[in-house]
Amino acid sequence: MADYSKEEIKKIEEKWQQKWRKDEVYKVSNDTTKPKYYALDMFPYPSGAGLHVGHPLGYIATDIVARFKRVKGFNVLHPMGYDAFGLPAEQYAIEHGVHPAISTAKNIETFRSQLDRIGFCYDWSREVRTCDPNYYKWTQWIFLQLFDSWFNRSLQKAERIEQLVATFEKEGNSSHPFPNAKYQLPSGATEFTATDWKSLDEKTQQEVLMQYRLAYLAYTDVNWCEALGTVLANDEVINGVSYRGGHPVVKRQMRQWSLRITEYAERLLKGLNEVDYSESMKDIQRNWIGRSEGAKIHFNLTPNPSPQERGAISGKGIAQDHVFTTDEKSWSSLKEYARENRKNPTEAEDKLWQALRNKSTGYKFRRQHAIGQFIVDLVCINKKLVIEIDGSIHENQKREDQEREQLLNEDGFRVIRFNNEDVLNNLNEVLAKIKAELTTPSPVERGTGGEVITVFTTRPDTIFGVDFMVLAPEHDLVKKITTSEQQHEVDQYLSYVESRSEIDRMAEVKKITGCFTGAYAINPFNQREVPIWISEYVLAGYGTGAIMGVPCGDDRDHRFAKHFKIPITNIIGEHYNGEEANPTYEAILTNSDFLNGIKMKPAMKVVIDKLVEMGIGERQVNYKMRDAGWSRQRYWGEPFPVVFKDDMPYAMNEKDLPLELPDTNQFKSSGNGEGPLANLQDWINIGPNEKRDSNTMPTHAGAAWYFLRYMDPHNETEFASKEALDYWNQVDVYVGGSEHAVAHLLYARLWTKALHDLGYLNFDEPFKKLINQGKITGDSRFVYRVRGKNQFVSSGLKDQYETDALHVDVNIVEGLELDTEAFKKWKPDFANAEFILEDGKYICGSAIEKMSKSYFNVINPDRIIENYGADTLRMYEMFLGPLEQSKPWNTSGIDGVYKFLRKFWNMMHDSEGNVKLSDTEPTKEELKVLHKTLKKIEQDIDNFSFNTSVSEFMICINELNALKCNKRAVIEPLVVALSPFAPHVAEELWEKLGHSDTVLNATYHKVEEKFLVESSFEYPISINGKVRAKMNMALDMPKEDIQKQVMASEIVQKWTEGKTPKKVIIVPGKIVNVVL
RNA sequence: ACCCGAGUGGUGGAAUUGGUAGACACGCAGGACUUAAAAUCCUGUGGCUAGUAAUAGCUGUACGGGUUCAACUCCCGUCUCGGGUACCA
Repeated sequence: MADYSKEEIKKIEEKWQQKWRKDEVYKVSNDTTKPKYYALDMFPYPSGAGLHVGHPLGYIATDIVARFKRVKGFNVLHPMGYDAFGLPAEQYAIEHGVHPAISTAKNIETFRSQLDRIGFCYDWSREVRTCDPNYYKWTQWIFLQLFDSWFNRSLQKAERIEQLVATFEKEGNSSHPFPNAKYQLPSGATEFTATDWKSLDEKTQQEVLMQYRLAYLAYTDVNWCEALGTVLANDEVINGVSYRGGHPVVKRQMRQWSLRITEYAERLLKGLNEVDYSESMKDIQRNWIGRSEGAKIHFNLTPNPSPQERGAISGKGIAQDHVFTTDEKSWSSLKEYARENRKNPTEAEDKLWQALRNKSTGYKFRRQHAIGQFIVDLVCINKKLVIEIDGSIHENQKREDQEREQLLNEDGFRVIRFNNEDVLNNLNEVLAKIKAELTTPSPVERGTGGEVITVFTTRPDTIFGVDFMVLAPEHDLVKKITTSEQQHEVDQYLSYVESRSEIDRMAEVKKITGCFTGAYAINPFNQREVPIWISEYVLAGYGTGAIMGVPCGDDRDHRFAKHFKIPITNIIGEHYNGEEANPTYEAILTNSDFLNGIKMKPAMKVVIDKLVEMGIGERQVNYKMRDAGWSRQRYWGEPFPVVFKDDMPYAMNEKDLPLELPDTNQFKSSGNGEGPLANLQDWINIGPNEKRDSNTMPTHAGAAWYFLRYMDPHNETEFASKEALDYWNQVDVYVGGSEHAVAHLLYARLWTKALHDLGYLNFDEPFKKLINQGKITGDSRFVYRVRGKNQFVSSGLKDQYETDALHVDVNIVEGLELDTEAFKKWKPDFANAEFILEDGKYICGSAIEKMSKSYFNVINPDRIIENYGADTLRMYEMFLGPLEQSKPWNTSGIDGVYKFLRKFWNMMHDSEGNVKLSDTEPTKEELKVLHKTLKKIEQDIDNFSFNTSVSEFMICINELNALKCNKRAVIEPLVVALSPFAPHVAEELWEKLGHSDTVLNATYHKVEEKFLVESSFEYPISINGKVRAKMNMALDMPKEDIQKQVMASEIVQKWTEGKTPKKVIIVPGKIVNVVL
């Protein structure tokens, strides 16, 4: 009757696809006692080109896992949807006038029909589309949750903004400084008290809160692409041009929405230790987050205008060189006294000390510290603020104090006094006063020549190798410190920097430019004065925007020093050769004062401790990652659910969501950096002083949480119910391309963590396991046209002519041989083509490239299905090699897979095509084959090693064929095992085996080890590590007996030539090695 | 430049914690069936040397060293390819 022929395959596959759909066999319930399993694919962007054979690779793997878990008794969530907002549909609309909603819907239809043909077990009733208002209602809702929260650094989690407001009302922001250290209130302050907070007007309060919100609006440097009329995310810019289209990109300041992902840097980093992603994937994310540990160091500047002009300026009472503490002589005589004092504090002193210690004010205080010739009660060296606590006051004492205060003032210290009663009874007031003093800029910071440069360095150990300082050109201090002599040069340099586009900079990354400011900084450890430069190679956005230049240890600093002829100090002895920097950690330091003779690694701690002690530096962790730009000047995306009043955004009411995208046929940007929505004035202006945002969210928004919506896709009151979220929990396995390794994954992880912090989720990593399937690359073919003629020369002869290589459609090439007739018909231009053949054939050139329409190397899965059926396609894609490996598409092996399926079919059919099964008991040997296979398939699926499981099936069939086995008891479990891989043929065979229910509801046969136990083993006998013989021996044979048998054997005798071997190694069940 | 990953027959690729390198498949060669072809089935297939042959020996997992009774697997160095980052101090 029926053979597994191409006609029959078509019938079978259509039959089951219809039946599956009709019977809704893939519908998954949330209401079950079964254990859950969640298998997820990265949902596709439905492009106009449809699927090529590369797309289904990951989908097939997930489908196998999903089906396998189902026959193993799990309730499996295996959904699919579409990442349907995005730029291509909008570009298409601009070019062809088709509304994105229409072209997107059409593309989805194509995708769906292609997916259906491959036989995936998706529960389509749970489909999501990010462009559907019922979906993006919740994208907007989650955005508002982010807008309504802030990151509490001390708890390392997000909290509601109202909690922050309550804190501000109680104590100001002293315990929660501005996340952006550069932000200042209109007054210039960076801290405020509760009283300050209450005195701020509504708008300023909103601006302050905006500094904390997880979704916030700010003027940020953005990548502006004029040609696309939009801002691009960092990962959408490659080598200074746009990822899509390759248009130039420039930096521009715009008021944009951002997500404060940097606050989560540490958690995003730590979370990687809890998830099962490939190491390379974790590395990519770690690099992107870019954590580096080091120190912040504050350098004092020499007084203006220049050290030369300064001459011999010295303070009174305190030597200028030792402005921070004291001179050595006084220090040694005072320190004992200070130490004694610290042991016996007065009650008031101690109380205030306890309140100020550990930088509770944000600044480091020390007590009983020597300054000049005095010991002061408390001092913040950084802020040059002295606090004195007075007991009962005598006249004498008063006079002394005044003198003392005067001397301290002359050296730049401010002194504030409290009496014991103040401290003991009104500590809060005292603290408020201290804080207020701390936030008032001290005179030295106002440009009198005492500015401070703060640098970030990962190598504090190289502090004695500092030969210069470099500021980013945009650094605030540049204006203040530039001397009049250097002003002109600096101005010129700044305008040069401004004139350079991103692409220029990218192209000339290694070009050395810079300019001296005329100012000098003082190395706090040896009082050396080093010049301060500005240069492009220091980035304003990273660290403090300033570095200390250590040319002997840093390549960039070295090039800079050489270029500008700055003398280089060598602190690493022989490790530095004078020609190039050596960033070693291993050197023993020289020319480094108190660090001499210490290795660099331990020296780091020594330096940081000293910096902290001196109050001129602290340990610091920096991250490369920046906050995520979240505004796009586009139409086809989610509108921001906010209303601007008095230029500040306010969240829309939840019940008014979704804020639907207005219909329009104007998709071009309105200019001025505003999106197309700005054209719709009626929509933008909602009241006399109320406006909407004209931007939309990036594609990442919808993709950042879609895996949650699948759990409860039709919920109209919540993004998903608590029960559904608790039940389905984390995605057990997530499969997709590594191109989403950075952005998508980080945003999805961020949203999950934020929702977790706000109490919506009980997990804070979305994906338990992540697999990145490799790319399937195209195998392109070329023909070689003789220049100026319509003549084509075969690949082997092309060197004899002047030729141009042209891509040719891979579908008209068989192997490497071109079908010349098909070629003539392919394009009208080639109708009269002539060919120069070799050996009567036209041989094409080939290259492995990305699969792309323009290379004519795209293989459509429909074509493979047409020829071999979906089951063969599925198994062949898996058989191609390890899932995670990239590989070129090549159909040459597909016959092997097809033959296997036919053999499987034939196993239970006779030559006439009738079902022929035996109901007799299987033999031991047959059972062994069965259970070995079942075991291996299970293991391989667990390891995502699908290529080896396909091999295992082939081995199994070869072995059963050799045994001429057609027993039901063997075949039935194998059909279930095969069903995840080749579901159509498995269903058909399952039906032929007499079952009326789908094979999806069958149970994977239990592996029984008893059938696999071997009693003997064929030992390889090696002599000096080389296998010379085999011997079958019982597995439970004692080692001595094995040795006896081995030594007695003929071959071993031959090799030992009667001598006693040095050693005989016996590994039971593995090998015997005789060492001569 | 830096950080990962990989390199195994003509090809895609196998090889538990170091324990028979090349499973499985393609391709190729030979054979069976056939008037013939296709399809199917069977046999062989890393390289070299010797032998009519069964077989025996040598060699072999990018290259050069090392550790070990034993290395595709571990360590050091070199080369090539792929991915990521791109002046991140």
